[in-house]
Amino acid sequence: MSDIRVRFAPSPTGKVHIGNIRAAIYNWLYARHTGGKFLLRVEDTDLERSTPEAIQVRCDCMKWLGLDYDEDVFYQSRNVKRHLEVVDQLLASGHAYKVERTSRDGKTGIVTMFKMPKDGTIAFDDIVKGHMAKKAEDIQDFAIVRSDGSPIFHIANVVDDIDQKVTHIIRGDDHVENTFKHICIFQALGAPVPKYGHLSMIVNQQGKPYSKRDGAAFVGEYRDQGYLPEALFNYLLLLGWNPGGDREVLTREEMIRLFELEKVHVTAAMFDPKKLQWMNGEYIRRATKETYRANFEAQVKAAGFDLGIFAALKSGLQELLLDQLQIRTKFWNDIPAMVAPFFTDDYPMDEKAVAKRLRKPGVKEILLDLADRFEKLEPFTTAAGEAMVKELSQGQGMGPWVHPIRVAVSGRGEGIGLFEMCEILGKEKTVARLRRAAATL
RNA sequence: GGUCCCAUCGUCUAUCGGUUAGGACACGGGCUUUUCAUGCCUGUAAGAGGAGUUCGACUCUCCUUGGGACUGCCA
Repeated sequence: MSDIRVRFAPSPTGKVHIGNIRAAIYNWLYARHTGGKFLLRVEDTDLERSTPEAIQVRCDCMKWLGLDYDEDVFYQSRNVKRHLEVVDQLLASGHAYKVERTSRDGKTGIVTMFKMPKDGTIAFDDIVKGHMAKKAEDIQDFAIVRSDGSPIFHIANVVDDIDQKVTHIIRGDDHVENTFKHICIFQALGAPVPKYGHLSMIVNQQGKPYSKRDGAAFVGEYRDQGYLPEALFNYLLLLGWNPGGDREVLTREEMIRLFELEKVHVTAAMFDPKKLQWMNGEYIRRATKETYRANFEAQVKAAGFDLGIFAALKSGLQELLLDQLQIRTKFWNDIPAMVAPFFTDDYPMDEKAVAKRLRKPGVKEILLDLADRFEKLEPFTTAAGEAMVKELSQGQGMGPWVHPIRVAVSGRGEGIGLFEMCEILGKEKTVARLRRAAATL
């Protein structure tokens, strides 16, 4: 255990951006690595945009990624009284003053301003960016209470960090300017200044901040597209940090053991969907058979197929199908399309594959001949099927037989091993589908 | 405009003064092969530019160039 306390302090005003969740990941890892506490604070002072639904979405995303937090959730809106008490303190000590101002949108009213020191340098040693310094004169006084009496981010944020005894603030790099201001508030209050670590942004191919226009920008979208939380977590972690050496795919335990905030990169990182996709496939291939099976069953059920059909297969064939599918699965929700032929006779026929492999002279005869041969095949196994076609091809390549069979029995040009597919389907279905396809030619 | 920050293959990165500048994704080729994949082997590809410090600079310093952040009664 240590005294380290970090927090993830999102304002729940929409979906969870990947840059945002990466900050949560780094905070979480830092806490777990150091044996400190990871706190969740909901900055819901903007009540119009902060809905219970938005808060729930955030919690769901965190749970999905395995980001568990310590202690109770801290709601900023419940601490408003304290924020204003502290402002009074600041007013009394001469660190703040009231003034009439006109806002951008033309509202005029009395706001409370924090008074910045007029000279000297404000400096701090950022854990990731190094020494940061700024002349006090370069920072103007800033508002901390609106004309309607509500506290503004700067004061609320600092007071909450004091109240939650936060020791390390790890957040987006868009906050560095605020940090100089916040340090002055901590000092005016006589409170210890926490350590800071500012994270670079995730950018798009143009080097601009990654937004929804660049593709999936929100955590929920990755979940819906069939990404594994472990893969997204791993990928996002690597976008700005690595353990050194060649390791890239890490277990959660390794991440916790190896993570060092000091080694987080200062430069912005470009988001590469291709690499994330690769990593997702990597995680699926490395998944245990139990995990794969569970997701397979969930996908099959969600697609409306009858799992009983799968359950009725001999256990050896179940394993065979699962093994064959696993190395070919890029996303969980690719599964329904891949397995449709096993659950229904009404699977879609890929027109391109049909044109290329079936609508050719002589194919009809080949299919009918194969149907007869398969019908007589005993036992109806992968090895027997392959041996039979091999003999037919006389060492000239099995293409002319194999391709039409695949399209006829599955409607697709690609998929699991052909003879494995036939064995799993069984003799009856295989033969029937061959004849059915021949009849359409 | 002002203030602050950054700069190695197309991308993510290793290197903490001495390396044939390494790995991964992507891309190309090959092997395995009935398709699609997987797996294995392999190729192309990088220190922005210029000064300095040093026996020696990707690494340290400065300048230039290029990029980014911030500059709200948003957070």
